[in-house]
Amino acid sequence: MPSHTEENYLKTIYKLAEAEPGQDVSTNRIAAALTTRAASVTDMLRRLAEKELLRYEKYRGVQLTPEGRRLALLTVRKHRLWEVFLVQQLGFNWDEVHEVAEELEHVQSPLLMQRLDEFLDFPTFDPHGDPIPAEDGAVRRPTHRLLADLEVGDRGTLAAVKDTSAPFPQYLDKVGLALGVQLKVLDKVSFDNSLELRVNRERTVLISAEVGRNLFVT
Amino acid sequence: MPSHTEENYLKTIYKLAEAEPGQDVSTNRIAAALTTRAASVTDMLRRLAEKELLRYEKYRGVQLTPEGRRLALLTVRKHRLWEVFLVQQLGFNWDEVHEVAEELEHVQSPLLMQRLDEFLDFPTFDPHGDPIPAEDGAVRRPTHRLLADLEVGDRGTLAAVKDTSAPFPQYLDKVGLALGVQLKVLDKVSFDNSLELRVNRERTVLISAEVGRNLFVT
DNA sequence: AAAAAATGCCCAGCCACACCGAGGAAAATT
DNA sequence: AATTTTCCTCGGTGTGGCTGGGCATTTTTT
Ligand SMILES: [Mn+2]
Ligand SMILES: [Mn+2]
Ligand SMILES: [Mn+2]
Ligand SMILES: [Mn+2]
Repeated sequence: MPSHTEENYLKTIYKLAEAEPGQDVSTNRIAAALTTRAASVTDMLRRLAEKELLRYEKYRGVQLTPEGRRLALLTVRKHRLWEVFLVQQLGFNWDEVHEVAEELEHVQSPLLMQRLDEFLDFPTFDPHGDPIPAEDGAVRRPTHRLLADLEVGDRGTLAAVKDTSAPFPQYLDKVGLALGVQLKVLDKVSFDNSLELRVNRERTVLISAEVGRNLFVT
Repeated sequence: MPSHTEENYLKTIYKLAEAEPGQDVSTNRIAAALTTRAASVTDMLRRLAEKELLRYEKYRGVQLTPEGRRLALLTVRKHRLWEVFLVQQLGFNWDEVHEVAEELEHVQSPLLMQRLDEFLDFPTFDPHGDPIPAEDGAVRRPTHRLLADLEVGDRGTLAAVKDTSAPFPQYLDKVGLALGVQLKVLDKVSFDNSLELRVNRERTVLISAEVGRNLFVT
């Protein structure tokens, strides 16, 4: 059984590797992501390599083994299934669930997750629009595009959010954006790439390029 | 935040104190309940006393402080609420839930437990018939009587089980007993106090005095 | 009251986990 | 080749939890 901390490391490494498939996952990036020091990371990497959960060539970054990848995906799966439960069943807001899921994801019980999955009717995306890995580790690559990449006249449905730290979802609420709304790009201001959007054919919203780079549409 | 182990100790001490209100909770009883050694218990008792979660007079046993009691009851509450969830919502058998609840009880989120409580419609007893402490720590004393204490001719409804370790509930299933069945004592064999019961006015079951001492009826 | 038995404390130590600063080695950049 | 950046190594800290063996205390027996 991996410890909570080990699972958190594996998950973080998986996500960093995923985010930029080319680059190798470096000690400092992991340290930054987990707000700890490089020395602590090196330490943990040695232990995880010892347990064969990753390959660690010094100065060369790190790569999950199949088993390490399996554990990382399992943790992500649990995290996201719990998030769905919290939002759909317990009425949490989508910006309140992360912390709690961060704890629930460490509960060890395959049967529990199987039953929860069934109870939720086998969801494939979490409340933030992120895909829920299947039990066998398969991840449905969402067909999302960055909102910032759309051209004037393009339409789409808001499907996922990149930055899920609390302030951002709150900002979205405030400007009247939520997952599932229909969007059409009315204008793209050339000098700063900010976007003028029609929302649900009703309202108009202006967002910065920065925001556009944190939203996905289908 | 108390650690998992600390919470388990507090819970165990609370239950031992509850079980026999007169006697003091001794080091060895705690050690036995947690399958660890007396020396380890002494160690933990010192630490819990340090944190003011219990009073510890050496050679004199141990007593929870109000704060320690609060934490113990909170843990019991969480444990039992999760058990209700597992059985009622996820379709677990009542003899499968204990292990998982033993982990879930350590998740720290008052909001979560509040929402879960509401979601379950404020249950007051868990699937084993044990009372769920209220948020303020109030415990409804169940009006149960020991099945073994009934007289010939008495009737009741099976309401709770004392020994919830796996084999016992499985035995109950096998002989056709479950929480909620109607019972009538047909006969009480005087030489070994075994009981002949009518179940739901249909079947007849013979149980030992030992079993009778592990079942509660209302 | 004394002796014997049971109980429980104390000590010293062990191990796992997680973290860190400082300094020097390696790699990337110029 | 020199400089800057990255990151590994080393030694060390603190916490949490567990243990065996010896001794102290309490309880029971006589
Ligand atoms: Mn976590
Ligand atoms: Mn999420
Ligand atoms: Mn527990
Ligand atoms: Mn129970």
